[in-house]
Amino acid sequence: MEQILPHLDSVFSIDCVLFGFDGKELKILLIERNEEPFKDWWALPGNIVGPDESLDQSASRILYELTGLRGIYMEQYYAFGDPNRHPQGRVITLAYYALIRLGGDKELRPISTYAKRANWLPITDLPKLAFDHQKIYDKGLEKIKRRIKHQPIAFELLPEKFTLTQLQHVYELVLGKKLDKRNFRKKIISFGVLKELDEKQKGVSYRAATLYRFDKRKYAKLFGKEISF
Amino acid sequence: MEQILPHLDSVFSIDCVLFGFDGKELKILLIERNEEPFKDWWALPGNIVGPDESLDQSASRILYELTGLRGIYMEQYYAFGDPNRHPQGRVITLAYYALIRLGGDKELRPISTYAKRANWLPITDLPKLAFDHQKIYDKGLEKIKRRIKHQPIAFELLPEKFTLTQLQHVYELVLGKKLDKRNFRKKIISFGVLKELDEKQKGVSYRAATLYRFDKRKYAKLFGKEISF
DNA sequence: ATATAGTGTGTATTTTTTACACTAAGTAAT
DNA sequence: ATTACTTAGTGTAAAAAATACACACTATAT
Repeated sequence: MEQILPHLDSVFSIDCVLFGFDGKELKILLIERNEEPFKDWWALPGNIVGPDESLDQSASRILYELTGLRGIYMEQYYAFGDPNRHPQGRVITLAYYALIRLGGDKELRPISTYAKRANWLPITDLPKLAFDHQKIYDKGLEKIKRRIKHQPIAFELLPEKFTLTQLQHVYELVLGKKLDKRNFRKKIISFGVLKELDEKQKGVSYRAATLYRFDKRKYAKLFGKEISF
Repeated sequence: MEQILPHLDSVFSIDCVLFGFDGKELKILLIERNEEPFKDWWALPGNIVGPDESLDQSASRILYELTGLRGIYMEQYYAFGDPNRHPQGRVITLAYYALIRLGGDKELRPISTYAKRANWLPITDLPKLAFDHQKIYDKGLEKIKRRIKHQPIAFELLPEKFTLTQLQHVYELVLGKKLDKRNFRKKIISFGVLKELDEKQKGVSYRAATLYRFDKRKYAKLFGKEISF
């Protein structure tokens, strides 16, 4: 950071914490910065809110520009505004999170040039992050931990067709603890949002599990209500 | 709004939704605006974030300036940033809520001049609000409804010593439904944060109820955990 | 055929939630 | 002092939900 940087008088930005699930691990999307400050550091994808955008629109645009993804369930969760959080001036940032499934057609597409590259990194082994992004990420994880207990957001992380074991796996990863298989199935089925398919898992070298998808209509109803894990 | 108003290029503000309980009703604090836009309308108390303040500091300062209150538990809950929410330009606002007890020494003190007056108004009979403040309030109420189910915030609304009936009353008002007296007491006592006092209610024209206060130490522990109503 | 790895299922126990009604205690009016 | 009034305070039974727990089944690979 030896060059002289322009001073930002007062800027409002959005940062995205994208949780992705590839069927095995929980990951988040990070970019490697190509510009000062924090050149070469890993950071959350984020950008400045445009003058004529709503916040949600802006978040969607930023997500799209950085990942090529559209139509993702995103939600704002916290504003970070420490006066010193950005070395170039006052930047208040609003954090959004999204939960998405990885793999298949949902691969990452090239992104804007201020990043050298973008990558999904497993949350169990994160590098040091730029700015206060570690704090933003921590709060985001905390948020989805709380949220997954009361609302059926786990489905967002799974492919359209999934097995009950995969679903349980997501819960275990997010909550950070083991769950009992029989009790988990009893409960999740009692919510009545799962539809059992006539189809089985393929390409596994053991007994194939039944595939399920969730009933969007019933899911939408459930969404307003409280559930509990 | 006939005069020409200055244009605000990009401003970041904080608005406060203060829920107050006077022992009977749930109220919120509103000010009557003395300036355009929305002159003479009721509005949430709010102001612009200073260049060197953190968000929480700023919220506390604004609350203090407008009410004389200090040391209140406040929490940010949502950012509102529709490009047209403010007629003078782009104003993104961060909403905070607070829960406070009314009466006693906690009376409202005179506030800054951009308001004609400030008043606690019962939430059952609110006037039309300036800007998008109705939306901000609605979201705030929704937030504390959710929150009161999982965290023991109801105590914030009560005086130091209170009766179980008063506590139940708060829950009923916030949740908007009747609760069973015996079941309520069983549950609230099971949390183990209440301390029964040797003292009785005074000045009532019927059998005086036992007063309780809550054990701050145990309360703090409980705060991290999940409870359920 | 056999070893392997994950699938899929039931029951008994404990805990939590719900529904429900009367007596006790203090005040006010006569 | 009796009575009327108003809220305080209490227990139990039934239903529902959460928990703990173990083994046979099935597809594949060798």
